[in-house]
Amino acid sequence: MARVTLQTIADEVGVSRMTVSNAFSRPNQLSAALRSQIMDAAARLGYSGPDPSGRALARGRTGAIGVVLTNSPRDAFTDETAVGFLRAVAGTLADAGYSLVLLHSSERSDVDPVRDIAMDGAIVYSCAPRAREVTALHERRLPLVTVESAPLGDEPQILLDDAAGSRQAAAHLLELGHRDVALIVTSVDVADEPLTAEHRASASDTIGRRLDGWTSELATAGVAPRIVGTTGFDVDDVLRDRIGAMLETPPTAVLAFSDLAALEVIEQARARGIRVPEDLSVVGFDDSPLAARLSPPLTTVHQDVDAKGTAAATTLLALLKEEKPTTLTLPTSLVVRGSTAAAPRR
Amino acid sequence: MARVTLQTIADEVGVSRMTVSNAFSRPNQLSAALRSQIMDAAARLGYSGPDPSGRALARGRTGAIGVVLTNSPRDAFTDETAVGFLRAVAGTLADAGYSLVLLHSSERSDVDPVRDIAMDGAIVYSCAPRAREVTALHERRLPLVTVESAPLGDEPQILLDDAAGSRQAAAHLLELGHRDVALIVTSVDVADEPLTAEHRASASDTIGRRLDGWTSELATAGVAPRIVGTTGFDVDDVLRDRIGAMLETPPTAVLAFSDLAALEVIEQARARGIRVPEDLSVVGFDDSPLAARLSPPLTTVHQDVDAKGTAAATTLLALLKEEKPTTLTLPTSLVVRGSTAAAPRR
DNA sequence: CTGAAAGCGCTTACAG
DNA sequence: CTGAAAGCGCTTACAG
Repeated sequence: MARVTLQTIADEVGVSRMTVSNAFSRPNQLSAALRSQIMDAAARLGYSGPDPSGRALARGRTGAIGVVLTNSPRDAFTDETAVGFLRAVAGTLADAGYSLVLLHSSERSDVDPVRDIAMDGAIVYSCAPRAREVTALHERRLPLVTVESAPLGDEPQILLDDAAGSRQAAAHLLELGHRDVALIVTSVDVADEPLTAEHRASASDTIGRRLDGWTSELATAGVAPRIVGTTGFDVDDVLRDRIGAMLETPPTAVLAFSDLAALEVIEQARARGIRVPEDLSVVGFDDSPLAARLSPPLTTVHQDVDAKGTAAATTLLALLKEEKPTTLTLPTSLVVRGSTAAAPRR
Repeated sequence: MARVTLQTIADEVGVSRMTVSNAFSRPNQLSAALRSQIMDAAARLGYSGPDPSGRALARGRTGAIGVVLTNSPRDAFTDETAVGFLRAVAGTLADAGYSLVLLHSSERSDVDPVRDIAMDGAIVYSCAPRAREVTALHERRLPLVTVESAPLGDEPQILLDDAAGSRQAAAHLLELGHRDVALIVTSVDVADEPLTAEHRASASDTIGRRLDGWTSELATAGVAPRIVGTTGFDVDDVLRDRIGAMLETPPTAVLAFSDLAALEVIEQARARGIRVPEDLSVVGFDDSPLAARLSPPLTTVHQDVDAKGTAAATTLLALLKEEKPTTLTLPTSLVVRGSTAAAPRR
C-alpha cells in the first residue's frame, strides 16, 4: 500500500491537494462542511496530518530549537546546574510552542547533529571558545544565542557577572585572614604555580572573568594566588590529579570554578586528613542544589540558573521574531555557608 | 542575495547539482580533485552543507528521536528519576548518531510537537493510558517504544517488574508488625477509603501492577489496606490535600508509588508531629538519588533508571533497523533504610 | 567518475 | 470558498 499523503486524501474527496492542506493548516479557509468531509476521509485512510518534513521544507521552519552542550549528554544530565538550565530553556520554549533538541558533539564523521539536524535556531551553552560544534553551527547562519561561551559574531549573549561574585568570594577569604590561596580553573593547562599573565591569557572568557575578579580583590591585600587548571572544560582526570598534587602542600583556602570542583577538593582533602573548614576553606561557584546538601554546606557564589535558561530561550525567541535582543548579564553573589572559616595559624 | 543552495555551488563550479550533493554526502563517489574544488567553492560562497530539511524530505529520515513526557518539561527536569532516564536515553541515542527531541504536551491548538516535529521514531515515557499526545503519535505510525505506559498496539515495551518490588515492600512492613497500611497512588480518584476492586480497575497499568503486588502480599496476613489517590499522574495538589486528610487518622505505615510521594508523606507527617519511622513507617518507590539523602534515609523499591533508559533507546534503535525487538521487563528490589521500623503499639 | 530524470510531501502567493 | 502554478532543497536509482 502506497503511503497516504495529502494527494491521496484529495483524490478520495475529489478536491485539490491544497484544499486538503488548508483543511489541516488553515481551517478557516474553507467551509466547515468540506473540512469535515476531508477530515473524515483522512481518518478513514489513516492520514494523521501533513508530514512534518515536507512541511518544514515548504515553510522554512521546523519548530525545533537546538541546544549545544560541549560535553556529552550523559555529563550534562549529571550536572545539576546544567539540568536546571535545560529545565528553564525547555519550559520557556515549550510555552512558545517550540521543542528542544539536544545537540551532542559527535566523534563520528558520518553524522553530526550540529550540521544535520533541521532546526530554527540554537542555544550554545557553556562551550569552549573554538569548539568545532559551535563554529559548524555558526556557519549554518542560524539564529544563535551563546550562554557563558565565547561570542561567535555579533549574536546576543547571556552572561554571568562572574567578576562580581568572584570578588566577593575573594574578599570573604581575605576577611577570614587567608593569605595562601589556590584557584581551581578549567581552560588553563597548569599544575600548581603562582598565577601569571600567561595563565590569564589562555583562559576561556568565563574563567578569565573569574580570574580577574579573584585576583583584583586578592591584590588589594597583596595576595598572589596559586593556580591549578586543566585544558578541559570540566572536572577531568587531569584536574583531579593536579588537585591531589596541590594538596601535598595545601594552601589555607581554595577558590573553585564550580561546586563540583569544590566537592572534588573537599573529598580529596578529607582523604588526606585535611579538615574543611578548620585546615582548609573551600569556596565553590554556581550554588547548585548540591552545595547546600554537602557537609559542611558549601560557601559558594550563587547564580540563578532558572533565570539564565529563561533568558537564553526568551532571547532566542526574540531573534526568531526578527527583534534585536541584546546581551544580558545576570548577577552573582556570595552565599556564605560552612565550608569557610578563619585561616589556621601556622 | 539569494540563498546559497546545492545549485549555487553547482553553477559556480560548472557541475551538476547531484555531483555537489555527492561531494557532501558520498565523498567516495567522485574524484578527490573535483571534491576539493567543490568544497572550496562552498566555503567561498558560505555554503555549510546540504539543508537538513531538504535532505530529510528526500531521504525520509531526520536523525531525531522524540521523547514524550506527559508532564511539562519543567516537571520532568525536576524529577531525578526522569532526568536519570533521559540521561541514559540521550547518551545511548548520541552514541548511535541520533539526537533527542523533547516532545511536550501542548495546550495550544496551533502547535503540537507530537504532530508537527519531524522525527524517525519516539519513546513514550511514563504516560497516562489514553493521553492525547500518545495517541497522536501512534497515528503517525512512527516506530515507537513505550516505557512504563499502557501499550498502544503491538509496539515493544520497557516495563518494570512492579509487582515483585511491591510485594517485597509489603512483606517488609508485615514483618515489622504493621497492620494498618495506606497506599498512595496516582490514576485513581480516591480520598482515603478501604481498597476495592473498583479502585484497582481504574488504575493505570503501572499503578495496577503495584497495587497487585502490595495487596497480594498484604492479603497473606489478612491486611486490607486503605488507599489514597489522585486522577493525575504526579504528586499534585489534590494528592497533597488527601495525604494531609489521611494523616488526621494516620495508619502505621504507608506504601507510596514514588519517592517524591513518600517525601510528601514524611514532610506532612513531620509537620503534624508524627515521627518517622517511630510513629509512621514510609516506603517509597524508585530509589532516586533523593532517597538516600533524606533523613531518615528512605526505605524504597529500587529500579535501575539507567538500564531503563538504555533499554528504551536500544529497543527503538533496533526498531529503526527493522529488527523485531521484544518487550523487556526490568527487575526491582526493596532497599531497606531508615524510614521503616516496627509498628508502634497502640 | 559524472549527470539527466523523477520524486520526496508540502505550502505560498495569487487568480478566479 | 477553491485550485493551477511554482517552488522549498535535496537524494535515489540509473544510465553512460
